[in-house]
Amino acid sequence: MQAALKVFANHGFNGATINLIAKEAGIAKGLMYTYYESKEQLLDELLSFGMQKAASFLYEDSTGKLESKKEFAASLRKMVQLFLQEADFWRLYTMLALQPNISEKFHKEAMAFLQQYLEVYMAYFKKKKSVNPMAEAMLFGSVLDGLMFDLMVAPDEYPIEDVIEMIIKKFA
Amino acid sequence: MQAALKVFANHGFNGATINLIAKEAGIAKGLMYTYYESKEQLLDELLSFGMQKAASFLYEDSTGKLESKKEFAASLRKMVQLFLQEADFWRLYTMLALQPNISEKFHKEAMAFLQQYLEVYMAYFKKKKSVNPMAEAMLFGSVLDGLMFDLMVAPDEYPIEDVIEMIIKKFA
Amino acid sequence: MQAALKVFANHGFNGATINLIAKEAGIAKGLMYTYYESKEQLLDELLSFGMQKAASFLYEDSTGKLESKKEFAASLRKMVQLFLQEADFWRLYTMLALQPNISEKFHKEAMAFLQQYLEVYMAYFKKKKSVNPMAEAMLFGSVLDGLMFDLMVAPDEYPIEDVIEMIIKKFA
Amino acid sequence: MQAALKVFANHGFNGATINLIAKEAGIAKGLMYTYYESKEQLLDELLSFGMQKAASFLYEDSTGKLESKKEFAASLRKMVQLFLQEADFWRLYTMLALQPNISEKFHKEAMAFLQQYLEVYMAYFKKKKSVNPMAEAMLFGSVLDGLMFDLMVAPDEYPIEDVIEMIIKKFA
DNA sequence: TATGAATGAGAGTTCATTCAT
DNA sequence: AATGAATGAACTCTCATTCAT
Repeated sequence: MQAALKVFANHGFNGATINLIAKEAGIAKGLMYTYYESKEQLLDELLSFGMQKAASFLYEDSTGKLESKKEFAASLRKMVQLFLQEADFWRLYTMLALQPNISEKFHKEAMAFLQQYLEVYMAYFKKKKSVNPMAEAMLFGSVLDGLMFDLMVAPDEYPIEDVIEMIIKKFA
Repeated sequence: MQAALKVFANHGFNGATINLIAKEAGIAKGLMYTYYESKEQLLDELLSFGMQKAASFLYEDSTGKLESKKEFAASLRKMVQLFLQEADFWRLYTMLALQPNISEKFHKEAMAFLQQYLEVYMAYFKKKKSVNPMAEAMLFGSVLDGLMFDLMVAPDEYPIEDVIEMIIKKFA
Repeated sequence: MQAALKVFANHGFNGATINLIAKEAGIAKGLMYTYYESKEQLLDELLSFGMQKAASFLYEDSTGKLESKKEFAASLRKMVQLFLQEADFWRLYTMLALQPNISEKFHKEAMAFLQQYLEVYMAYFKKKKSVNPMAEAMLFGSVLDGLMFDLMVAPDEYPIEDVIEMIIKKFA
Repeated sequence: MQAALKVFANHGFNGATINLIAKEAGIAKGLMYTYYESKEQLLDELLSFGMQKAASFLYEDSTGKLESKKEFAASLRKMVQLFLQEADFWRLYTMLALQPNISEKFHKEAMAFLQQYLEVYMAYFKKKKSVNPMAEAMLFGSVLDGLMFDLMVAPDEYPIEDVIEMIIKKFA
């Protein structure tokens, strides 16, 4: 599954071949079909598993509520950590989100996941007396998406620490 | 080329077939090869053309300098307009940016384009006496990327006007 | 289609490969899919076409009724001629009839075809005051099936003319 | 071997998989290769065994000679009983007989078996002063083949008792 | 300029066969 | 004796590319 994730993330669903994945995993291609019914099902399981992992990582030490500036900052850092740790997964996730013709089932799963976070942040901005908590939450969501995107594309050159500080200054 | 853009954006490079593109364009498969050497070259020309178009659109009524809050806001709106008008192009662009194995040549072209904008914004933030103009410009770049991404994935539900106001409030 | 018939008849549905058929037809395997959607559909069309051909051959100079010994004999000879002329088709037909898991759709088509003939012969035996026209017709049907089978398996050694005379003697 | 027979008869040689046979037999795939060298050899042994069984069944209470109408009738009934009892075997046998490319070795075995019976019947018809004992024996052989075939394809609807009577009336 | 029939490499998938356990 | 994970050749089917028309 590590192998599949890497290959899918680097080549896209159609560009990734079972042969490539099997080679990356160090097994024969026929064996792939002992574990996964098809290429499509492999993708589905990959996504479900990654989503699960992400969710459990985020919930690890948070109660689902943001009460203070400090918690906001911690949450943000956690998010960034998630992107960096599971870079391949998020790269794949992003690519798929942009292709309407792949894995519709997954789309809903992902949207639900994101919606949930949006609400946590909206609550935070409401508490902070934001002029427009909804818009601020959406913007913050976009910031996260953009951050994720940039970290995926050019992780080495991005001054992530400075940018995090800047985000905290502007949003927390 | 319109046809190719649409098909590439909806299916990805590997998922798009010459047949599909030709049908979308209303011509025969074989004729494609009169105009473009190969599928890969078609993609390259598509990207160059789109980049060109984007650049000329942005320069249309700007001098490459942002002197006031008003100009900053105008520039932002122009950017959003660009994303919405050429949604397919940016969707394709985003997908490709995430796949290191496709169109390396294009990567550099795109990076140069973005770098240029980064500098314009950095100059603006410097003038505004930002604590960290570089970080603020990077963050703003991420905001644009995130905005683009969100507009690509769910254009109908995004409260773009409110979010633009919020960005102006926070950055301009 | 000639090629497909030959290869299917000699190797069975599963044993026949698209490659073999294409080679027999003198074309590239990819081209097979320009004319037929799939191997299964190729088989279906083959069967429908063969059935059609057989039906039209038999109706050619008969009114669907057997009125005399002479007509009975003529009908029998015609049947045998059909088996010999379209040996590959009937060999394939026979093999498929024995495999419940292949081409269910075709089974019904074939059964209807045979039922029709059975009735013509039953009418003949009734007119001849057979003790049990139904049984005699069924037996005659089995004779035809057995004849077909033997002609398929060992056409060269079978004394078909003498056997036809014998059948006429016993049944007409 | 019962399992293999069932699966081969229902799917054909190429359509039958070792996995299916093993599952039907309730053992693991690998164990098949402890008992049989290969799929092909399994088929060969199956056929030899079935042939043996058939031969011993037919010889059971006959001396290899037909002396009277009664014995002829008994022999015929015995034959039909054989077809019905070992339906899967004869279905497989028939399918293979029609495919020149499978199990050549078996072809000869089968032909010898049939030839032997042909001679017994030819002797009977000679004794009965048939005009053409050879042709009558061949025809009778075809009747048996046709009977077998029809019993394989549609065993439930065939009025086998009436047809047997009719055969006795016409041939014995 | 324009077509689409034709090609064949390569994709996903299956399965006879092997072998460590 | 018994298992089923593992292999890879061979299968069906797709598609970028070519070319006669």
